[in-house]
Order: sequence, then C-alpha cells, then structure tokens
Amino acid sequence: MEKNRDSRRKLAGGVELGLLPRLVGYMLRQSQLVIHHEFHAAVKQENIRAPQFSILEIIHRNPSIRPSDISKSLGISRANLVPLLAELEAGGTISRKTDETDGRAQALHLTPSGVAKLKRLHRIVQTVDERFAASLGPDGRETLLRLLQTLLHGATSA
Amino acid sequence: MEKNRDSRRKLAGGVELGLLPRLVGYMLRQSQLVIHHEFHAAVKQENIRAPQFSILEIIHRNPSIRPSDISKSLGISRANLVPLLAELEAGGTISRKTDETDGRAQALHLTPSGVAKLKRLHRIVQTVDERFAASLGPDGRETLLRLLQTLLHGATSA
DNA sequence: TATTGTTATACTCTATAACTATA
DNA sequence: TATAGTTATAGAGTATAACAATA
Repeated sequence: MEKNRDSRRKLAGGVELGLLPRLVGYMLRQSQLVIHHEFHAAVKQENIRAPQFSILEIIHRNPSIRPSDISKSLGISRANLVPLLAELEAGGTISRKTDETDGRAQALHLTPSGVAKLKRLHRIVQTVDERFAASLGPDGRETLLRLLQTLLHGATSA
Repeated sequence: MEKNRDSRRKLAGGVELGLLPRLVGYMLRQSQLVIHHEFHAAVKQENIRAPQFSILEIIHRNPSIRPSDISKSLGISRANLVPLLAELEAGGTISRKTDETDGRAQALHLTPSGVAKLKRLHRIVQTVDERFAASLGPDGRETLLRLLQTLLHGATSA
C-alpha cells in the first residue's frame, strides 16, 4: 500500500497524472481505448465495428431474437439500434421478418453470409484479445474478467 | 426447462451473450460504461465531465503545462483539446498565457476558483470510485488497477 | 522544415422525445 | 394503456486535414 503513495506515476513526457491512475474509472477508460483501437483496426477489413459485432454475436446465439431484447442485453437504446440493424441488413449479414405471434416485433437471424462473416470475426477478435491477455499472464486474464464481472453486477443492483 | 444457468452465460432476460463475456475488450467497455454513467451523474452538479476533470487534474499537478503535453498524456488530440480548454477558461477554472520562452506555446494554470472546484471534485470522484471498489473486496481494487496498468503499458514485472 | 495552437469537418456513439402500429 | 420499432434531434467524443504564427 505504501508504493501507491510515493510512486510518481509519470508518462513518457514526464507529466504527473496525480489521482488519475488510482481511479478505476480512468484506468478502465484508458485500457478500453487501447483495446478498442486495436479491435477497430483489426476488424476494419471486415467493414464492421464493435457494436455491430456484438449484435451479430447475440443474434447468432439467440436466433429469432427481437431488437428490443438486444437493446436490453447490450445497453443500446432501441432508437440507436435502428440504424445499426439497418446497416447490417443492408450489408446482407442479417435478415428481419415480422414475428408470427406479435405483429409489432421482428425476428432477427443471421444470413449464411452473416454466419461466415461472424466466423471470420471470431478468429480476428480472439487474436486481438489473446494478445492483450498474454501480457496479463495465465491467471491475469481470468482474474481481470472476474473482477470486471463483479463490477458490472455489483453496480446494477444499486 | 430451467437448465443450469451457470454453464450458460445468460443475462437477466435470458439472452445468451456467447463469446462476449469472455472478451476483455467487451467487459472493459461494459464496465467503463457503468462507471462513467455514475461519474457523469455525480459531477453534473459541478458542471463538468470526465475529460475536463482529467485536464484539471493534470494542470493542477503540472503547473504551466502546455496543451500539447496534455494531449500526449491523455490521448486527446490537440484539435479536440481546443474546445475543452476554451470551455474551462470560459468557466473561470483555468488561465492561459503565452509561454515566455516559446511564443507558440501556452502555459496553463488553475485559477483559485479552479483549485477549489478540483478539490470538491476530488471528494465526489473518490466517493464514486470507492463505491465500486467496495464491491470488489479488499484486494480487488488494487488487483484490478494493477492488471489494467499492465494492460496499458505492456508487460511489466508483476 | 517542424511544432503549437487553431479551424473546419465528418463520423460514431449516446441520450431523449415523440410518433405508428400493434397488443 | 402499454409495448415494439421508428424518426428526429441534440450532444459529446473521436479522427483528419489544413492553416497561421513561431521556432
């Protein structure tokens, strides 16, 4: 605990960051930015971005899922989901049809092209994620995921 | 029908998230969103947001720092820093003057009002951060911060 | 020539409110 | 009335390119 006090966390430029490196929020933000940057560059060849990838993954694992349920699962508002789904449909990766039992809802599915694309994305994404996980050591990744999950679940019940 | 929930990673709505909860990038993003939401609500009364707070903290710890060095430290481009600094200056929390030795550069300082505001922000921010840290257990916070720092600066000795 | 601060611009994600059509 | 999908809009973060003043 003593090391926290006297360690002057400076960046390459010799700038003192003060309280920031001690804040979970700041460190989460910086880490997320770095990984997102790598992710974005890696999947650019597939012409997709992070939110769209998570949507594809959800649809793949939950065939006939409705946009409303995707919204709740990923924390993307229904309104903001609309252009994302439209983009995926226009790209031929997902299909929409009206739910048989509820005329208001839509049933979403991956197209064969979408399944193939998701499979390619899995390889790319796991490669990126493994590269970061490797720097954390074997239990580091599991420990980090466990802590983040705790953070997520503990916060939502407030 | 009610299968073991633990083997399958489902959210409250019964949606299968598949690979996502195993991805460091996804979990970082979700966690960061939750904390940022809390942070945003907590500091709204001070009429400030996360990037502006980190800028105030940097200036406070590095009097006479130049915008260019803030840019490098926080990963905010010089161009995007301009409106943020203008907003802080307009709010009376920072002051700018031309660097004495370099006519191109500016020397940034907190105003007395800015120092007082930062002090109030410290209390608010730490309260929010402590609330999340508490859910992680005694060593959880330190472990998390260490892992994130490792992620940021590549592999250093644990 | 290179750097600092700046302007302008575009894109993405996020956050609300209100509308339609269905239930 | 309540919900699902949609439209519209505004805000904020991010990313480039280009410019004037200065080094």
